[in-house]
Amino acid sequence: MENRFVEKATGAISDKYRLAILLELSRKGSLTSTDVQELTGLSQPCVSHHVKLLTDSGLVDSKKEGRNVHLSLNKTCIQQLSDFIEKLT
Amino acid sequence: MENRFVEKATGAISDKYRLAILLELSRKGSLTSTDVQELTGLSQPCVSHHVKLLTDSGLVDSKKEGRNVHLSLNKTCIQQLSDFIEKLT
DNA sequence: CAAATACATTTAAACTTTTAAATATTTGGT
DNA sequence: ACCAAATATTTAAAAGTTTAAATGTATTTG
Repeated sequence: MENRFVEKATGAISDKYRLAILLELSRKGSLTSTDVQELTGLSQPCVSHHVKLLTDSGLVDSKKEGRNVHLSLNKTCIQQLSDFIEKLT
Repeated sequence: MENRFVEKATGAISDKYRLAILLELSRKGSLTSTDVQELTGLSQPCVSHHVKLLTDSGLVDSKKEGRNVHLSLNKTCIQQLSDFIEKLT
């Protein structure tokens, strides 16, 4: 397990908007960037920036379909992070 | 589970020095602030600041004994964070 | 009680992150 | 081909974080 992954992934979670996105993805399974804009009330470029942090961290996958981006959780990656943290104990 | 806890705890982890402290605490069980200074090579005030972030987040406990501070992992808290992340999947 | 040790606080500079406005790109519908 | 919709990029300002120097506060030891 790479420390750099853990730093990026925890950094991606540690923001109220990004945490809200992760929780909503967990509830709904998938979201578009427009959904995220409605969810957070942030400007479109700002949403684009937060989404990029989430996808760059590996926690979120994005798939472009037509002009929409479909976001979903990368469950493997989330499980890896959870396991890493649990193993600290 | 409070989102604010998750934000603070993940924020506390998402730094190379603080992650190194957590890993060393995991290996060794406990450390003093002086140990952390040796581990990281950071200045004493800077160590004091990072240790404060870790203890404020709840992930690390500190107990003052004489003039030393003994740091240790709060395993309950770490387990709670791990569980929260796992439940996203 | 004086000196030394361990740690905390204050301050200020350097750096990073967050945000939105402006603009660009890509795709879909007419 | 044109227009609208969805998203990305660039830029710049505001806010937050990280760092160390200087200083402060307990606590132990001689």
